[in-house]
Amino acid sequence: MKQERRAADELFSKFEKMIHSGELSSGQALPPEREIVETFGVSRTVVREAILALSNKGLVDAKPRYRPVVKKPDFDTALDTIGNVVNRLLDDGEGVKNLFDTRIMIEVYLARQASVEAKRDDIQRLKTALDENGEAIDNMELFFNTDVKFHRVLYEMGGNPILPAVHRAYIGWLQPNWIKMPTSSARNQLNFESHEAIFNAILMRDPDKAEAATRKHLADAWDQINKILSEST
Amino acid sequence: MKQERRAADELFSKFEKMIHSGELSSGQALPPEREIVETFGVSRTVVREAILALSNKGLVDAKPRYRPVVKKPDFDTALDTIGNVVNRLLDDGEGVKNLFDTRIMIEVYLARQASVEAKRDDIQRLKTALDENGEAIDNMELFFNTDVKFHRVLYEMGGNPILPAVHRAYIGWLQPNWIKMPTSSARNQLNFESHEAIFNAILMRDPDKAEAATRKHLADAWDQINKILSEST
DNA sequence: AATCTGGTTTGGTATGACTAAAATTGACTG
DNA sequence: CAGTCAATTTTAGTCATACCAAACCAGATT
Repeated sequence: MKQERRAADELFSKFEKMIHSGELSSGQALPPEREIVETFGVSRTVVREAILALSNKGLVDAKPRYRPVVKKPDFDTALDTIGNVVNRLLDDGEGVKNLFDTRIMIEVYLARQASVEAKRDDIQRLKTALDENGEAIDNMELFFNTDVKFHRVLYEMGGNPILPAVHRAYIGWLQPNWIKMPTSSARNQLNFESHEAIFNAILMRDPDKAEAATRKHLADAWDQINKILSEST
Repeated sequence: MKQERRAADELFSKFEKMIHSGELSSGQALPPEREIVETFGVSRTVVREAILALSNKGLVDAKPRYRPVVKKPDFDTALDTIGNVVNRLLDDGEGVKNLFDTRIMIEVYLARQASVEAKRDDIQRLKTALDENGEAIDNMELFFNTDVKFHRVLYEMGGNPILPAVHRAYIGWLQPNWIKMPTSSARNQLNFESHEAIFNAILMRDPDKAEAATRKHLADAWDQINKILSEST
């Protein structure tokens, strides 16, 4: 269990601490590699590997040929950094289902919450999103976008910045399956009606009905995805 | 927006694809660095940076001096890789609160679900965890562990492997705040009673009561954490 | 003041070398 | 013949050096 650390890991930790403590603050650029070499008495190889690690872990933003800049942390970059692993987990259908189930979990919760404590202008924004969705039924691309938008409003209503970030992550991760789904005005119509049902339940302040409508909508979506998945087997 | 890629990124992508497609399967070791140098016609520097990236992103397991091994993906490693960013987000109290709120969200959902569809042996396991918790009231360390255990059973009841992983991540991330909390038998007693209330609501198949009990329990915990946070300001 | 321009700095890559640890081989032993 | 151990070979970690092209900067030009 010894696992002695590499010099690059050591240096990585030092920078991590400096960032954590604010000695290096967001937006600030790291010193040039050659300067770091002198400061810490290691080779440039080690410096580069440490910086690369900082970049991979999402602590700095390292565009090629530019000095790495300390990144302001946010949940989007956090979720970005796990993209690769998540994508592997989505290689098999089980992983997709598990992820989709967490989405159901969140949206059910959000729908219930909205039913209980949505403010007037929350409902207004949801209504706007719903209307735009309804007007886009015959335009496949626009319908998809307004569909996403409708859900996003729900994620935003919680007032927790983590949730919209999670929503964006879901979209990105599940997109590859989604785009293979056949689309049609008839399908869009059904989806729109599902959205409408969710909205109405929230408007009527009926959490149980909001939950049921959300579950139905997402179960429906899952059926579609699942059909794709089983075909590709 | 051009952002031409570095050779190391290029190579990283190639390996990612190979892993993704199964050409390199879990548990398999990568070829020696020098061999990769020949295969792809790049310098060892590039090879090392690419491998390091694979390691940082959680796709391979690279212990020092051992050949990197393709890692079987799981949600724990996914959540591990974002640890650094999340820790930065937890630097300020707002981040802690946002994260804690998602925990409330999940546990409320789980408590409701359990009330509706917990199987007999689910309830049995929860009961066992509750009893163990009750017996540990006067043992601070054991109480903490059985407390965590009680919650974990809830996370496991969903049957979704993502949830226990999320639970472990929560514990790891929030631990630093938690351990600063004063503990006492009296506090433990209160927490135990909260657990009992949650359990009883689930037993009585009353989702609303289960939700209320869970919210109360976690709001209580938040008060404790918050006290710590405001002190350290 | 804004722009252009040429020298300087710096990141990306390649190469070669050295060390210590890991993997492998093969002789040796029971 | 199986198992052990020591010698040999590979290999990862690190360092030093060199070169190029892009970014940066400061002084000259308009």
